[in-house]
Amino acid sequence: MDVKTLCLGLLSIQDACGYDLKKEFESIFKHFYSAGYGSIYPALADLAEKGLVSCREIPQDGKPDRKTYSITEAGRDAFEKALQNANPQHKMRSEFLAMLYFADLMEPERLQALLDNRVKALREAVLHIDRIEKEWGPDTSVGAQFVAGFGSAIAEAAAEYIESNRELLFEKEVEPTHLRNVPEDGKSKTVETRV
Amino acid sequence: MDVKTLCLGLLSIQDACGYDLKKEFESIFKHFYSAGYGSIYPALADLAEKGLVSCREIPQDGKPDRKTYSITEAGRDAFEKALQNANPQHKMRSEFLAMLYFADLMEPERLQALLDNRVKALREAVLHIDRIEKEWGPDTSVGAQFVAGFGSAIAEAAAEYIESNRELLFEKEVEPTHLRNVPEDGKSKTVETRV
DNA sequence: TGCAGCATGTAATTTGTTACATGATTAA
DNA sequence: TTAATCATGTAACAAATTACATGCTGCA
Repeated sequence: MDVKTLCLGLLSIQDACGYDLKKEFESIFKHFYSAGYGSIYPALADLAEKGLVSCREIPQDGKPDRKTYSITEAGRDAFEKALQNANPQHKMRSEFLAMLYFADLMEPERLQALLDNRVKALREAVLHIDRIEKEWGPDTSVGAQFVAGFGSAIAEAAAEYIESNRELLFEKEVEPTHLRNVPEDGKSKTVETRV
Repeated sequence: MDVKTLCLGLLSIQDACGYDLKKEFESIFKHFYSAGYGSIYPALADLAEKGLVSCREIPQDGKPDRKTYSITEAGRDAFEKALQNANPQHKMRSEFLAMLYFADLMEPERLQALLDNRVKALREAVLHIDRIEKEWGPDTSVGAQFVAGFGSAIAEAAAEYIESNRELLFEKEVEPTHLRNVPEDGKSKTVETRV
């Protein structure tokens, strides 16, 4: 499912121009898929060329003509076919985790900043999704609701994991957690990596 | 942080050939970053050309010469610089969630299969990470432990979210859960997927 | 005065994926 | 005998990112 197919899907809900689609991509989609003008506009041109969408140009003053795209019957068929894929990908490419893998090569302050920034970004993601959900009317599709909840739950879980386990990254190497005795001073830091 | 930089990072821990690095990428890395031979070999050639790694060719019988790469001082400097980035990306590109957004256009059986497959994949990811962790010695870096825990926690959270909320996807649209009263006749049949 | 929003796009570049191409050894 | 493991790579292709290019309106 590439940007082109996703544009087709969004057009199956509502007519839109490239600019509108970009805004859609900035809404809930941005939490699991991204697309910029550089891929949206060529995608629309391509869809139109293939007859999967039609285009009406509406003249405007001071702005370029607004090109409103509508999905065609052929387009709906093509999109339905795209939805048949039973094993769609779910890929993560995290430079953040890649860097953390090398945490022992980083200065503690930098590491702290890295973790702080990520937690902040994750909390903002949760808030962003909350705001989006509040704007949604009662007619919002169950699919949209489900993915919003998913994004929120995962971002929350990620933030919590980081906050609960970040101290592990600042420990002196060598001994694994399960062999270490709790120090008598009562400072419990049983940093459990996982359940 | 591209494949090239990541190869450099792995070489900062241990000398390796392209084949070895691929195996590293199949280990814990695969849960947040992917790379195939098609990107690893060109990356190594490029790093060598730039003097960030050196290469010893060890003749073998029946196999191509094994090229063992070692990081150079310049390479270590370059990698440390790469680790200074305070806001590394953390991107998800999920065709799975993209499809689910359009759940109301899918046949229930297909939707079920989709969800089943994803949950299965997530549970397998958790098991895979467990196995990796068990193979790790006590000298394993805290960074590695942290990212393994992260991957596991997120996969677990995702699987749980799906299992707890999948029924939402099979409800008849229109009214949001918290406002809906149980209809007297028990029959709600407004299927009307927009066409 | 300057910036955000509206609205279009192209072109170069980067990056990664997939398929191709080779070939010996070893365990099931 | 078939598949997996070891071990190297290239070339064509796909896809998306980034920078570029334009220009009006309305608000602070």
